Amino acid sequence: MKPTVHDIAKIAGVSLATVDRVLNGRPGVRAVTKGKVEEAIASLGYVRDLAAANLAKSRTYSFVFILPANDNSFMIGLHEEVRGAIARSSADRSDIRIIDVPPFDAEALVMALESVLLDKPAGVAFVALDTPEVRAVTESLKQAGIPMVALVSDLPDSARDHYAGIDNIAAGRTAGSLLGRFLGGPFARDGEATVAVLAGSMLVRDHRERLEGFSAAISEAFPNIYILPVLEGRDDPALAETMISDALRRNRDIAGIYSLGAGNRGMIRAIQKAGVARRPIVIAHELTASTRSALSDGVIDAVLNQDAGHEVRSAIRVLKAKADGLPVIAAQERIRIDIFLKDNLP
Amino acid sequence: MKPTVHDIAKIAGVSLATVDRVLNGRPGVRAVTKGKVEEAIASLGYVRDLAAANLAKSRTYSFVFILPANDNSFMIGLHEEVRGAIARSSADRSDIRIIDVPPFDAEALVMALESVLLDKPAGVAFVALDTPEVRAVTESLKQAGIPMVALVSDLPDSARDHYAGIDNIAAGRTAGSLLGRFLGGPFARDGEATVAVLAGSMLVRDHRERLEGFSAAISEAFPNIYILPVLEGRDDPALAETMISDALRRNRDIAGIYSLGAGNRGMIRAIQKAGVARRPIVIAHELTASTRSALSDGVIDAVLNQDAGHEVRSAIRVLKAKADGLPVIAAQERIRIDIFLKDNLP
DNA sequence: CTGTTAGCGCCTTCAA
DNA sequence: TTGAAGGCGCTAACAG
Repeated sequence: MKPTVHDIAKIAGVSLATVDRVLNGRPGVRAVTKGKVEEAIASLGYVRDLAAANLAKSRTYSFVFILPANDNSFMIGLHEEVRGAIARSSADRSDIRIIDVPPFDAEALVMALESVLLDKPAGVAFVALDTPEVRAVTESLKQAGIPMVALVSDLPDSARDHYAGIDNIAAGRTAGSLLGRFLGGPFARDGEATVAVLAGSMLVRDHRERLEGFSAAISEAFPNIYILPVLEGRDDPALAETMISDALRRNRDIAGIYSLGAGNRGMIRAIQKAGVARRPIVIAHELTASTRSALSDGVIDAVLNQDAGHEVRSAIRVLKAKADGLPVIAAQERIRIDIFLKDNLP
Repeated sequence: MKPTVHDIAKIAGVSLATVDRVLNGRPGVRAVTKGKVEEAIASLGYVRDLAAANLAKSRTYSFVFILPANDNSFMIGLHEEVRGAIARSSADRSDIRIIDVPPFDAEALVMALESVLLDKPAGVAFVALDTPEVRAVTESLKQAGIPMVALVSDLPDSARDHYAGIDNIAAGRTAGSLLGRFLGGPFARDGEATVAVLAGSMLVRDHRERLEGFSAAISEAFPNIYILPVLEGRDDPALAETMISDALRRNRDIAGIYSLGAGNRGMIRAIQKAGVARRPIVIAHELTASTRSALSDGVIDAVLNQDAGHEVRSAIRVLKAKADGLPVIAAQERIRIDIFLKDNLP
């Protein structure tokens, strides 16, 4: 039988209340009694039953997710995943609330975080924007003892407790390697090629990092591949379409495209309409309805994906663990860079 | 406040015991009273608190994992993951036991499963071998109401409740696509090449399926790639080394190798020693110490991996859900085919 | 058939 | 500074 508080009380020769006080570090216990209790705990190898404790406290973990009200498929999917978690939340004694903020609006994010500060929930997850103001509120939340996880976009070297998202530099490098190899590899004629990069905005950290990784991998392993100046399509399908169309028209020997942001719908249309003799090799991010069908149709060659469902579930697990002061299983919380070819679509 | 059994009892005008009886489908309740209770439950939107129920029952889920006592890195890792789960098991009211069986020994597996039948644990996970005898025991376990999950290797169209492992046909296809493209792709000179396949044994379902997927993908998309007869290295490093060395010596224009089983250590050595002019493109399975370093060193070009930790945690979650008659989150339990290049090593 | 009562392991008043 | 008693939501005897 696993030891319980009763066993501790018996061995230490004190009452349950006293045991509870030392277990929870509450005041009002003489040092000697505390010592006796701690000794009993250690000798028994006692571990508290969290479920029972939560029942007694009728505790529910309240978490808030601050999400940008973006309308691209990925963010919509992220919202859905959080809503899914909300639907399941009663089962795991948690109560999750979503705060929507305008996308790319640091001020709004700061305000949302400040409102959270008053709420004092058991934890917050938010899609970070990297500005000094955001970092500042983060400090206040830390002071208030509210666990924080950065979701999808990180805020490194800040007070956040955890990052639930992919390594974007690695993602960019992976895209570079794949593109380089798909363009010819060691058995190709010469390895010379021109590639275009479509980003959302260079103001966003993920996009910057992906580009950085991509460029590095290309220049290290494929010195004969030339990368055109980055196109910033603001994750807007219409704009992306125009930009890619123009690029393909102006530069008829574009052999590859790396789309590292959202708005792939437009890029796909542009390629389909371009009617170039030799279709470029295309690598894009995020598996959505449009990238999925483009992959099946052979318009896109590979999709790098982050699993929004995993990110959300991971964020919740981590917040709960932090709230309870428990360790997390690191491997379980590492968000993978999924690579999809048309052969391994889920 | 979430409704409780007390609320139901009050509204239905019965006692707690009666509520409990209908909640748990126990006999001894008149149809009319049962109706009243069910009505109250529905009207309140009651959902039972599993944690409280388990506390009251002082229930612990007992699970057993039947694992082959194989000595390749993957199986050793799988063992470790289960042991890790055991270490954490007190926290989630579960009690996990490992039964080791000799590898590839259907009879031993059947005996282990039969012993489980007597134990009547809350669930079993086992690395399946596809024989009629194994299928038969599976039926008995089903009769006994013991949830089963097939781990790593599936037993399709059987009584097992779930499969925690990758889609091996898709894995083979993915390997084929990658190898084909890495060998040249559309920009290559001609696309003609000879590739070797190293398997463990064609008697094992996963290996057969991987080969099937691989061959299909190659013949569909790369008709000029010729696949040499499969080498069966029995997942044995020494044997694998000999076979690959011989193959490379006999056939000096092997341009690619797909190693779909274990024993990669030997294959890697063979390639390193071969000293061929142009190193072949190599795709292997399972990220282990040796494949990892071979990937870093450029001896292997891509590794397809199944996350043993994920498989074990998933198996436990699914078994618990089945034991409680609860649904699982399908997306969370889908085991991905991880693709690692040297750029996205974890 | 139905109800009463006493827990599961822990926490929280309220007294002493 | 300590302890006794009651309760969290549910289940399991044991009586009626």
